Amino acid sequence: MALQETGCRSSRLVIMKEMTPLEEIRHSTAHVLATAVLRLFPDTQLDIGPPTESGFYYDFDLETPFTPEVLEAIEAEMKKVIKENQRFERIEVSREEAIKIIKEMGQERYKLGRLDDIPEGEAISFYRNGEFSDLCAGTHVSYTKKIKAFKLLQVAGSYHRGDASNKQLQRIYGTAFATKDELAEHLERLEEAKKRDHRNVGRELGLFHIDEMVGQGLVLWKPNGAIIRQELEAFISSELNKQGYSQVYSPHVGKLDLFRASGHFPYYQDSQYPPIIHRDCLSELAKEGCSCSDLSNKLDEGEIDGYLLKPMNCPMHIRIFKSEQRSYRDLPIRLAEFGTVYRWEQSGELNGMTRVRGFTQDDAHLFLREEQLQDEIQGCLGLVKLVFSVLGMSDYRVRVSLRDPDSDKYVGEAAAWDKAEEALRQAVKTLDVEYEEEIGEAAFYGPKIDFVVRDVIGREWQLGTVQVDYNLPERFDLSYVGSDNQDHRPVMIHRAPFGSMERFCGVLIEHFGGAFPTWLAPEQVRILPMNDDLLDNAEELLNELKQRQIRASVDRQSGKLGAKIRKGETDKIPHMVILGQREVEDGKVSLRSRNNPEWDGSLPLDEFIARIENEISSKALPKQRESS
RNA sequence: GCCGAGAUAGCUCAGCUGGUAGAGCAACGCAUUCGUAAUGCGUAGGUCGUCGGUUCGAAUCCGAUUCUCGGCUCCA
Repeated sequence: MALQETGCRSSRLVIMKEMTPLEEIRHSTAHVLATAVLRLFPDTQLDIGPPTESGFYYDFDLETPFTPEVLEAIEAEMKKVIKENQRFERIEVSREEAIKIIKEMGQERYKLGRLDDIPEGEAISFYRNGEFSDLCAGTHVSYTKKIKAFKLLQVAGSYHRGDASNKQLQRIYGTAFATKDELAEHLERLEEAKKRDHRNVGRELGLFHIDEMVGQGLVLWKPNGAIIRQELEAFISSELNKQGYSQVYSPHVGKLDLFRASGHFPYYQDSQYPPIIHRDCLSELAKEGCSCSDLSNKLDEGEIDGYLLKPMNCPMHIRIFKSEQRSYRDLPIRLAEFGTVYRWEQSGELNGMTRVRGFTQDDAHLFLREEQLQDEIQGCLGLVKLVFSVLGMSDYRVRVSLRDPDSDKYVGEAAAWDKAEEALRQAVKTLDVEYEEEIGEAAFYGPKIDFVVRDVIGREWQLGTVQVDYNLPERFDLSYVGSDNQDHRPVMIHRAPFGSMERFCGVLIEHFGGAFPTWLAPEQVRILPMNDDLLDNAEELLNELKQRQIRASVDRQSGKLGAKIRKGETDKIPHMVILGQREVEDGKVSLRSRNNPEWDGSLPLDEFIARIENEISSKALPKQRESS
């Protein structure tokens, strides 16, 4: 990791580390970019330009928008700078001198602030190449000609210091490699990733559709996608039953008062769909000449009630818990639901299935005694781990979010937090995966563990989560009767191992590139008759497979076998059964199997059915074919 | 929400500086009945996202709007 000299998040996290040679190239390319931009637009104010995981960026403040044409001109200018073979030179200076240099360059707007970030006593350095120099800890390549392969990729807006209340700057992203071949390879990988993108695969395989007329961020699950979701839900559901969960159902809307009690309505209004108010109430208010802001106030004050599309399932589950008297012997009570919630995500954040406005959480709420905390957390984590391992997902990271002891934004007692944090820590250790603790990332109501995965483009998405909650039991005055015959406050755990079905399926589509394991595949077997005379035999076989709950179809095209096979491959069918005269006579099938290439060839029908049934029930993962 | 880019047939895209649209794949029809990744021929399909404006004339220029994409910010 590069040094964060100009630190994105926190200047306290500055860690001086040697740059790798590749990072040096990228960082130097960023400087060349800034050199070129200043040549073309001398009034530009520079912010920062660090290397990133796959390239670099530089943030600029100027009025001229960076259009694709401008970007091309910049790239051409960069090539000139490289050709000039400027030497990168390090100059260490005092703080006063640094201020002077920055002023001479006319770069006061951001660079002075960046200079302030450098702690007293630390070296202050500039790197100079040709006419350009930049406050920078380094390090750099020796000469600009060492930059052999770079490309500017895109322009984006970014806020100075990542703060939306600051001015928005223009950020140019680019990438650079040691050789042209490596750059070409990288660009090719990006193209490949695009093909795996769940939005493309989802359309090609008819999994889901987001329709303008239905609404932004609202997913329509098409038949094929619905099958995948049903299989996943059935899988999770059976695990829940094994683990002592009780499944419940709750409505999609609830009274505002419910969400006032939980705190969701007052605190998270900006990210909720607006409340639903009864017609009579509205017309009455209209008669009174009530303005929109009056209405909003009345809603806030609780003077009028209405309904809210639920942003969370927990208030509903809490009311289920509270609907009966609970004894300590009943705990833990684990209420699970595939509960659909609605949140008004910012329009710019919406993304295929991974960021949507209506989604179904594989949610559950556990009500327990304090001493049951660790066991239950462990149980939750076990479920997550099981799910991930069955799906062959190993590329995830675990984040333990703890409170910042210096902050007072948290509810609950410090001692309880300590216990909960320790319970989380212990539980996550049993997972036997790497995890990182993040101080200050806890929710205000309790610490949590999140599972984060990357999509094909390298973006990270939070999936599963396990959160301890001290807040809601308090707000809803939950209690159980203890062995001492006194009322006690239960602790709550929120957990969702998949996060949401939408996001999880999106990630899963990319994980498998659309080539699902047979148990999840919408179409498990496709029968390819050699010619139309065999259509009846194909139908017969189809019926047999259907009787055994194997999802199959017959390819009725009248083309050549090669064409049918090609179609089956692009449709990512796990098993293709070729039915020719030979097979019909011998009672065999000829198999071409994407998920089990070693089965390829001729085998008796019974054998095939037995194998595939076993493959499905064992939820076997696809075996990699060499070429694909 | 903010910055930037974009929206042309079911999909992927072409259509330069204004003269009312084109390809490949898919679909459909006919022929073909074929042994492990593309058989041939033909047909149909678009008020160029939507609404306004400029113009004799707009897919093309301008404005607004909806949606999408890449980031940024946010994500109980």
